[in-house]
Parts: sequence; structure tokens; C-alpha cells
Amino acid sequence: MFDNINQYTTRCGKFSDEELAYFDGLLISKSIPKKTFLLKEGELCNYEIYVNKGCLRSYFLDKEANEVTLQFAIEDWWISDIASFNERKPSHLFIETLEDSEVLLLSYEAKEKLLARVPGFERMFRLMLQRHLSKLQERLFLTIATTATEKYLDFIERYPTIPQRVAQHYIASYLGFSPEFLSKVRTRLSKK
Amino acid sequence: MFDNINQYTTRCGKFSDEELAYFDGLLISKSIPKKTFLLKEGELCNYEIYVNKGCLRSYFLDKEANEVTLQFAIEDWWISDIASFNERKPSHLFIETLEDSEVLLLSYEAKEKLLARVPGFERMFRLMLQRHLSKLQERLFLTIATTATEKYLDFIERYPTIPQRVAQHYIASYLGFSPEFLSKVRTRLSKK
DNA sequence: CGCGGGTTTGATGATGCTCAAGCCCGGTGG
DNA sequence: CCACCGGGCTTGAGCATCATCAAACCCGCG
Repeated sequence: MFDNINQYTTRCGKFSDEELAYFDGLLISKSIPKKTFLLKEGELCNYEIYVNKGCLRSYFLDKEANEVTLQFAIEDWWISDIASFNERKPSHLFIETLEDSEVLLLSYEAKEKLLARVPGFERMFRLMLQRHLSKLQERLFLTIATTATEKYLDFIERYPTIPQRVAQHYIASYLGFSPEFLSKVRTRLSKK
Repeated sequence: MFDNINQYTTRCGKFSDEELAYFDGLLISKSIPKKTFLLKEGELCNYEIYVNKGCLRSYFLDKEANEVTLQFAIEDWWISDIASFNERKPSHLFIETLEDSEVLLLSYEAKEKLLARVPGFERMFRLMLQRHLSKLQERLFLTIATTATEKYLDFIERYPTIPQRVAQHYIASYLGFSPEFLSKVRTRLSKK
């Protein structure tokens, strides 16, 4: 159950078996069917979610109620609303499962306990954030500076497994254009 | 010299006078004229830059050599290439002063020393990253989900002092459209 | 079978880009 | 003091990209 996350943790810092066990003890394990929400707009995000198995996504609604997906999370990824979780304020995002999934939940209180008892985790979370931020900067750059075709090609190269697992209109909403246009981009690409 | 940054630090955590003084002692103070580079593409980013006075920006070049500005930094902001700084790899961005500026530089080695000696700063940097990440998510959302007019109105509301200080084509390159189009947006807005 | 979600296709239109020209204004040299 | 730069901003025409809407299609599932 905790093998994956313990490997993840170990890649981010040096921890004793006892510290790892303490961390694991704070996590809540859940099995969740496809198409269920773990967070809705307006709620407080009280968990950082580690994906053991399955696939989730987070998304906003724009003012015409179109979905804009912020992130996909598959095995060995974390997903949450960082702003809501840390600042203890209502979320603007939705998080839902796209497949039947197994997740580990780290609550706000559990994380506080963890950081108080094992300060080394402070560093781990900082490193996670740094990587996350670098990725997001790259994505912003791609969003601003490239065409739809380039965005799509970059996506399938970066995340080759995701197009096989999720419906294409989710990918369109991640890349920032309409599902119809993604379809047209794909037919243009296949004609070469 | 260190008043501003010490206030900044104090807002992020509890530190003794001695700890603050140790931090200040690690910083390098510099005065830098307008239009000079602190970082160029291909170089290693060896400093996190705190702005005491003045205005800087960071930007990428896209493949047609158009500038895409990632961030403006005025008084009491930090700016750097987080990916390059932390992963010790060549940067993809440029950082330059837009006005004559006074900055405080924190080198990679100094930051390591700081974190080793005063672990409480680990938390401060984590909180900085969290806020930064939340902002960047909002910006990605705006970039994907709003029109040029909305982006511009949001920008001048969010950062009301910046348009008075920097040339408009920098703002266009931050918002992700051409300077000509920003001009047209502005004339349309003023006709109402 | 027929239903329904997802994808494709086509016609039309809006948004924003490119290129080119003109304008405004502060700075500099004659 | 004036003329002339030159950078930045504006304006306009024509064009590419992508959105919207509607219809058809595909296919797994009840």
C-alpha cells in the first residue's frame, strides 16, 4: 500500500524507517470509483492527494462555464488545491477521478504534525513545490508562445500515457482550446 | 539597507535578531543601472534577487525571438530563475533592470549555509514558493480563459503601479499578445 | 436495437497577428 | 533655439488562427 509513496519520499530526502512509518501512519487510504469528486468549488481543500493507482484531474470553470483543466494526476503524482489547502480558504477548483482510483490523503492537520515531528519533510515539500513551479512556468510559456499544434505535440511527448487513458476533450481543455479544434489539429497531423 | 528585507522575512516566520543579522550578512548589496542584464540565457542563475528599489523583469525568447516576459519585480519582490538556481543547470531566461535599481543578492552557497544554520528559513522559502505557485496558477487560468481586454483590465487592477513605470510593449509581452493589439485594446477601452 | 457520450467535419465569424505607415515626444547636436 | 533623430505608441488593411454552432458519425452499453 505504501511502497510507492515511500519510494517517492525517499527520492526527496533521507528518512529513517521509523520516520517513514510515522508518515505512512498519518495517511488515509481510499478507493474511489470513476467520475467522483474529491473537491468542489467553494469547499475547503483539506487534503493533499497522492495517487497510488488511477487517474484524477483538477479544473476551473471560466465565466461561460467552460472547464479549464489545470492538472492531470496519474500514478505517483500529487494533486490538490495548494492555495486553498495552505491558506485555509474556499477553493476555486474541482478535483475528480477519471478512472477508478486508489489514493492516499494527507490532511492539513496531519501535515502540520508531520512537519513538527520530522522537520526534514519541510525540505521535501519545498523541493516538490520547486519542481511544480518550474513545470508550471514551462507550461505558461508554451501556452503563450506556441501554436495549438505545437502544444499538442509537446503534450503527447511529455505525457505519452495520458492520451491513451483520458477522453480527448479533457486534453483540449488542458491545452486551452476547443475539442473541435483539437480534432482538426489531429486530422491535419495524421495527413502527413 | 536591510530594513525592507527584514520586514519581509519577519512576515514569513519568527526569527531572532541574531538570525536576521546572520541572514543579512549573507546578502550582497548592488546598485545597478537601467537596462543591464543580471542573467542571460545559457548562464547559470546563481542568485535569488531581492529588489530594494527599482524595477526588473525576467523573460524568455520564443522560437521567432519574440520576448515573453515571465515576471516584473518591483520593490519588495524576489526574482530569479528557480529551475536554474535550484537544479544548477543553464537558464532559459533573461533578467534585466528596467530602471536604475538597488538589489540584494542571495547566492546558492549562501542559501545553503543559511538553511543549514537556521532551519526556520526552510519554512519561509516554502511559503514563498506556495504563494508564487498560487499566483502562477491564477495567471495560467487568466491566460487560457480570458480575452485580451480582460487580461489587461485584470493586470492594471492587480499591479496598478507597474503601467506607470514600464513601457507598454513589456506589458503586452507579459499578457501574451502583440504591442499593436494592446494599443487597440486600450483605445477601445478609453472610448467608453 | 436504440441510446448517449465522444469525436469528426464543415460553414461562418471573432479574435488577435503582421506589416507598413504615421505620429508623438524627449533627447541630442548643430 | 531649432532641427532632427529614434524609440515607443497608434492606426489601418489584410490575414491566420481558433471559436462557435450544427450536423453526422462512431461505438460501447443497456
